[in-house]
Amino acid sequence: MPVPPPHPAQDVTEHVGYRLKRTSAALRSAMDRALRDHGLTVPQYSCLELLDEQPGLSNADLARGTFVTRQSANVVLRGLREAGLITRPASAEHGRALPVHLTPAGRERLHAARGAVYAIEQRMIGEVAPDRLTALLADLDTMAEALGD
Amino acid sequence: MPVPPPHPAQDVTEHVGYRLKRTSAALRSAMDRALRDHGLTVPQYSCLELLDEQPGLSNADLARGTFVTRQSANVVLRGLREAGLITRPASAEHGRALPVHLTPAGRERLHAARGAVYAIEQRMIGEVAPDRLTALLADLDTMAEALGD
DNA sequence: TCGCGCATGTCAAAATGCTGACATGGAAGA
DNA sequence: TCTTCCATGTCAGCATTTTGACATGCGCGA
Repeated sequence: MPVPPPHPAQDVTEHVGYRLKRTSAALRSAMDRALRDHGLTVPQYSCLELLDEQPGLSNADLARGTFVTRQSANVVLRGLREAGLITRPASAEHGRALPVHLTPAGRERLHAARGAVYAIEQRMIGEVAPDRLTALLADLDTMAEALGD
Repeated sequence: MPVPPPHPAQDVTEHVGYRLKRTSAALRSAMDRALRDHGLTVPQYSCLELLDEQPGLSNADLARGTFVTRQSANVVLRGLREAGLITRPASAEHGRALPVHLTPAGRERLHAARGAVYAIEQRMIGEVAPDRLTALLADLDTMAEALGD
């Protein structure tokens, strides 16, 4: 006996997973185009945004925050370092984690790019009924947690 | 004057883009683990699902349907071909597109893997209020279209 | 005190995906 | 008819990401 689909669906495009991937891909594509003008990639921008909010995050922290592996985050940080947008001590005082901080240039670059990214998000949610937005955020969160993160 | 954020948000994790990425990453990770037992990757499974529903799709069709480039889809098809899960003619009768079809082994593999994937989707949307599900699908669609696909 | 577990940073290799480019086949319009 | 434009399939090169592995530093419990 085959497993029934989770909800009545005519075809694959009716599934939540498909829509999720579609929307996610569209957002990623739009952000890629917009950030190219600022000399940033999406992972780079994500790291800058997290660091602006929580200075001193470690490489592993940023990896978790951007949903990639530590190794990938390490490559991103190397790029940001070479671009002079972040600083990272050569050795740690206490533990093993190396706290990352934005440089003035990094903060400036982030603030410049933020406008473009916010405009995209605005365009994305502009057509969604405002009273549904809170529910949408909550549902996305619920689904992520149900999958065990 | 800086561009205001699209909606009141304390931090980055309150943004729709962040939640979207988080949920998408969680789903991708769960599907990866589940499909590994069936010897399939997520892109491979996606192609099989599309082909089961619409036999004869071309490589370019599948690329659009799985939100990757034609080149990436081509690599996926090569893997499926070598695994004996699909067939593809060496030359086209009419146009230039080469119609792809599932082999019996491909259909069998898909049906076996489908149960695991549906279980994940069920787990994902299990905690979401049923009356919100339709709205959620619609909102995701609205956002994707607003970004111009 | 001494292991043991655990998190972190990093190296190497492989897989995956994308950009750029080119040739082919068809269709639409001059 | 012929020419131009577009979609497709494919090759090569590069960037990104992941898997696997290993060494280091800290804290907790025996």
